[in-house]
Amino acid sequence: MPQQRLGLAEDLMDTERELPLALRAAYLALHRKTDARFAEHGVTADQFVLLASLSRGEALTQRELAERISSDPSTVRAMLVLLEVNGLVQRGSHPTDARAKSVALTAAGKRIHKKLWRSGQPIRGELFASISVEEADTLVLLLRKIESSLNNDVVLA
Amino acid sequence: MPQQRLGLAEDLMDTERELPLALRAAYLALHRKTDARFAEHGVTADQFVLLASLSRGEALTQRELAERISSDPSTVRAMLVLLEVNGLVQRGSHPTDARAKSVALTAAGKRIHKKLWRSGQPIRGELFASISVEEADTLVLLLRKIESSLNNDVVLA
DNA sequence: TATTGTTATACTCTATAACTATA
DNA sequence: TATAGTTATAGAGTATAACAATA
Repeated sequence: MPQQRLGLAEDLMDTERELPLALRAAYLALHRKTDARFAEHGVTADQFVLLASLSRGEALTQRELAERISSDPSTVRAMLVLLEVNGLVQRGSHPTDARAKSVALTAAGKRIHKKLWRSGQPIRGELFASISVEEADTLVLLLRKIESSLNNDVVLA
Repeated sequence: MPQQRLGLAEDLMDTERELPLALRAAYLALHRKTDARFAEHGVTADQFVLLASLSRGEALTQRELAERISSDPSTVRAMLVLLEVNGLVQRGSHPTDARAKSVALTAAGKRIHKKLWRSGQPIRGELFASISVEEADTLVLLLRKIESSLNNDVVLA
């Protein structure tokens, strides 16, 4: 349960209305700009997040991927099938669990991930243009806090 | 162009990677939780944002709505058609501009907006549970900053 | 000429439920 | 029993381009 925050009721009411909208507006601005930018490469912003999750080189299962990109297994499968058709991803059998699939980037997938990372640089430039390094760190911290409490990764009493 | 931020290159690299992902994770957590919560009322989270934009009572054009919810006219039209079929929204002719349409909530639309606002209270409770009032205000401020610079509402030189 | 909105169209993401096979 | 993944299915949001009507 949140604190009562007595004495700032009006401010709270405003923030209570505005935080969800501000979060949405900021995310959508980033998402659409990224989608538009990556369109010429035939990759969506969401697909890029998947590629980025695999870019460290370790193979992951579809379930692990679903968790990392905040999605669910059937959505991830649909996305992976598209990426596989485009030759960016490979789904092999898992070494120790015959139920699972082991997903990894192909050589083409690695190449395009690097290309997309570079292609997205101007967008990240804009993203960070109006805030300081300290503010950026603060922002990441606060975003993680609200994500955790929304996902009931409860830390509090 | 962003500042160089010399001397903190590694920290910057981390934040540069993590801010987009943290923004995405926080937004999606909120979005999905809201969608799930509103499903029993037959309204999506995005539709709720539309309803909320109209909840002050003033009629808006579809173009104005598109801007407010960070979308585009054809998407807004599709959403409004759905809401109109469900009797939550009315699209009339505009008083002074015959090209435009004047969109407003119906009585049922106003009722369901109120109900949904109440229904979303526990989610907002979670959203604010782990951050202070000051942090919430900071968060809104920073989110608006990055949204502005992404949308080229440029304030800087 | 520019703007508001419509239409047609196509695609991605999303999500549930029933299912198979493995653990 | 529980888990990993598949399949079928359905719907929502997204976006572009061509178009009509009006400003």
